Amino acid sequence: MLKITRKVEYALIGVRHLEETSEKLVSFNEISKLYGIPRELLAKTMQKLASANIVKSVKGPHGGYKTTTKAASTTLNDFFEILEGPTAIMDCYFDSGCDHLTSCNIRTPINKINNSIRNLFDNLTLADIS
Amino acid sequence: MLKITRKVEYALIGVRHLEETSEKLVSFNEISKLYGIPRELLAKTMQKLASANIVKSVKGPHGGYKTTTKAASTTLNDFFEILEGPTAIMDCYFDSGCDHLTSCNIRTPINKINNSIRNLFDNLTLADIS
DNA sequence: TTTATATACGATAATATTAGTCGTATTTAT
DNA sequence: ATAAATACGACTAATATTATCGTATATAAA
Repeated sequence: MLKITRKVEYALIGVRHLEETSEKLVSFNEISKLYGIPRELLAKTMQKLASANIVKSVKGPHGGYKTTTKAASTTLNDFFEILEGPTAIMDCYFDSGCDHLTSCNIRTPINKINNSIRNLFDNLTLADIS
Repeated sequence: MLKITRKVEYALIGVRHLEETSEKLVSFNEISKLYGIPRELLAKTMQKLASANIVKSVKGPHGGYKTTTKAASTTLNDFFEILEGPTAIMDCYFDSGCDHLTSCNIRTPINKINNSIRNLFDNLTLADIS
């Protein structure tokens, strides 16, 4: 439990690599070879980061990705949510379908844990963890 | 990602119920009916909590569980680890088998995130979230 | 204007993890 | 003795994650 997913792992690897090669465009193919991670999966994470404007993508030969100025100041909370959707330690906040809500005695604890984690990730940027 | 498991959820429900009925012994059968959760699974979580001395178990008729004095001051980190084993956002710290370690460029970020979460859960007790 | 290289994206298959069930043993109050 | 409770390991089912595949689109360069 409380594990990050491969998507997030690969996205971190990608962004950090791009930060190190700042100006140049690097293809996901190159990054996937370099770190031994699956091409397609890395591609998808980069695409999500691109549509959130954390990296910029350029198509065609000599194309690839590079980080935007937004990247470093992105919070972990945003980063995670771009890749995985809303962060919460339990699903009952979003889809639910929980029919025990009336007798639920752990709402307060779950809320407090959730808020603590959200607060933590709202106050950490990609730059902070580099 | 970053979800707590049912084991933890059921354990929280159980402990909180026991805190509310402090002196009395309550069977897992009763708790499972009350909150509509699976008997056997709740039983297992209570057994783990019992062996960690967070609840006390009494066998035989009119037996059941009640919380110990240790319960309220238990940290979330300990609580989680009792139920699920070591907490870490990635497995590479424990079993690993990761053969990319030499080229790994996310050790620092992963460490920092890990430490932040650990620090958070080390400083929150069951009492704090009640 | 064709070709090669790169991103974009949805669908599906494989794998791993989590959740739940079952059977049996043990303890103990009545 | 018996019934009510915990203890615990093995097994199955359900779900979520991870990976792959196929196809479309854009673009630089020959």
